[in-house]
Amino acid sequence: MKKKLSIVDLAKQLNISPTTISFILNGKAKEKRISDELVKRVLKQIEEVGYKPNSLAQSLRTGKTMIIGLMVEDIADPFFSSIARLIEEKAYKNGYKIIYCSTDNDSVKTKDLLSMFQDRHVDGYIISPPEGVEKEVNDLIDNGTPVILFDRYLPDTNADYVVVDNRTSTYEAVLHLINNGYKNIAFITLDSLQTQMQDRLQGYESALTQHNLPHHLKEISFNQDEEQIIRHIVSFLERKPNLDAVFFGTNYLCISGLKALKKLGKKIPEDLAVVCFDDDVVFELHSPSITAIAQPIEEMSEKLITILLGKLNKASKVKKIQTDILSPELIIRASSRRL
Amino acid sequence: MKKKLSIVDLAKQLNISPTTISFILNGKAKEKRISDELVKRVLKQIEEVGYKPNSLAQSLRTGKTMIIGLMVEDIADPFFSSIARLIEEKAYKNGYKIIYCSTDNDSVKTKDLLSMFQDRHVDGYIISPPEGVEKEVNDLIDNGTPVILFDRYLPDTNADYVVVDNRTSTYEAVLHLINNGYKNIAFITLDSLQTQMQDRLQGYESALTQHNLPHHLKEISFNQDEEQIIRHIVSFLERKPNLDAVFFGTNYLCISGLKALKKLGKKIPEDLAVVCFDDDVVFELHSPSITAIAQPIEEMSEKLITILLGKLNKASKVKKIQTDILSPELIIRASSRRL
DNA sequence: CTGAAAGCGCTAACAG
DNA sequence: CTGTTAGCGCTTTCAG
Repeated sequence: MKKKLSIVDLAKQLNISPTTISFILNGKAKEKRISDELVKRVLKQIEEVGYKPNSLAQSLRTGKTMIIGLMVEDIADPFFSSIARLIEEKAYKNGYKIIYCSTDNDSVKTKDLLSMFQDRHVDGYIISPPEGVEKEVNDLIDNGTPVILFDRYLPDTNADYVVVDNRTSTYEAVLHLINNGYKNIAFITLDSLQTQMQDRLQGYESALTQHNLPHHLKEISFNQDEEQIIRHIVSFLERKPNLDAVFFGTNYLCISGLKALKKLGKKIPEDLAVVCFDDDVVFELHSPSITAIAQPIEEMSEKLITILLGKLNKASKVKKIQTDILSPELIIRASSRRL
Repeated sequence: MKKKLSIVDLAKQLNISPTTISFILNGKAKEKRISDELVKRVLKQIEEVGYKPNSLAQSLRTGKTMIIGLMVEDIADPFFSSIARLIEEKAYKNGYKIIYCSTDNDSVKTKDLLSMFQDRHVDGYIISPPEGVEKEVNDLIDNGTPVILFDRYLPDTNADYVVVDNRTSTYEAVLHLINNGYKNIAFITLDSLQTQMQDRLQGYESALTQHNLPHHLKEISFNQDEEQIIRHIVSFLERKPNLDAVFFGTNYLCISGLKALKKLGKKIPEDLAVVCFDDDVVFELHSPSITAIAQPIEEMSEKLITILLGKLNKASKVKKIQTDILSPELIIRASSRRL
């Protein structure tokens, strides 16, 4: 276990002061008018002995950790893990590391996690927040820590956010069903007040209302295992034999829904058309393939990291909330075509 | 931006020394025989003013960061993101946080990432390693940092590992095909020397050899986008019209394979039976459902974190390498049944 | 141009 | 039982 050498060791080797090395390392060589020759000598020695500054000491001193806290609903969900992948890439490219966690949409757990991240002096946050953490998020922001929300946002908060236009995209997907002659369209969604779910619900309702069609809403509560969800969907579909289409509010509801339909022996789209919010390879490969609203994941991550890095670099006192509302794409597949 | 208070501030408030507080906080109250009354008073004050020790300073002082580095091939892959989810849960429960990254199976990138993680003084590592980082891993271990490998291991390394029995499980899956009357079984795999892929290949080959059946091997190189992979698979299948079954070495190869089969208009299992290593909801929902070898993800994560925490707690000089070889489960579905 | 020295907040040996 | 003190390794002001 060889001892890591410090800036002092290095200074001794070179017979100069640690200060000078620090200046050189922090790009202040010019500013402090350190001779090119010395700079070269120092750099060479650093290379040779493989000196690496201790980032913990740096962080303690400067208050910056170069770590971003990424809090998602569930890192195992393909939507979130894809985002995590892209964010990671861009963050590392800029010298930032990522600490992640899954919130389970649980506000108590999330508060706990937020506090742990704060302990670690995370420089900035990217969060898909549950409801109920408004105060904590605002405290963070008041404290000068950048927080960017995504997927959903917290209205009573000063945090920037990047989301998609849930309302319009849902509206258009339902319109697509209506245009294909479907008249009894169900919406199976989460029993959630989060903005994205509320917006999807509104999109659904306004499309139906506009066309004088009946509403068929099924709200499923979040904390259930898949078996239970399937059972709820089965029972709902059995109670509503006149349905001819169903719109699922999230990808995993749709997956459970497809299992439910399989169980019931329903043919898609003959018995029931299917559309889903969020795309996934499952829907592409399914027979028949499932129409889905695909979120622009790449663009979303790009915006997230750009906004965050922007805030991180400038000690920008720009108080204006940045919001980005992206447009998802409706990918029409076999499950929603009238035969 | 309110100033966070330090242990010294707290000491002043209470008119005692920081040492005493430190002792109390680190569970040495009894050992140092500090009066219960004082302890209570200190704890109360801490609660009241919301004092939190600065973990950066703690880390700088103690050398422990309570951070685990998780390096996977690709955090967006469902296998790895599920593992990440479970590891996260268990780690947080034990006070550890997780920094993650995706290696892309790129040894250069991985070395870089390892070095960044070292900079941050990560306490221990969980890695699904690419080939070519043996030296770095051994250095870490020699340095006293616990490293646990999973999914695959590095033979020339002293790292512990948790893997599944790839050879036997593949052997048995191929046997299952043979017992169902399939005679021309292809193996579509990665052009990789990683242990798990080599073991799967061996399992395939020994089953065929034992039954005097012809080998049909297609190795696909790692760094390609999905389109290319599909094209390679299509061309392979076209060149081999006599195949009656195909075994895919990884989940995403199988997904690409299913797309290829769709393109070719092949019926499963009538034209071609399909079996895949790694399970996924896609395979369960596919029509027909796809037979797959499911890895015990829960058990795997449990072992990983248990071994790591064990090493982290004891300054155990136990030099013996711990290895865990778990048994995956063959889930027989419609895609491999002879009609 | 370069160096001395003061911390960042915490821990732990040592001394009462 | 409790306090003093010396760092952990780095940055940065201030003085040459």
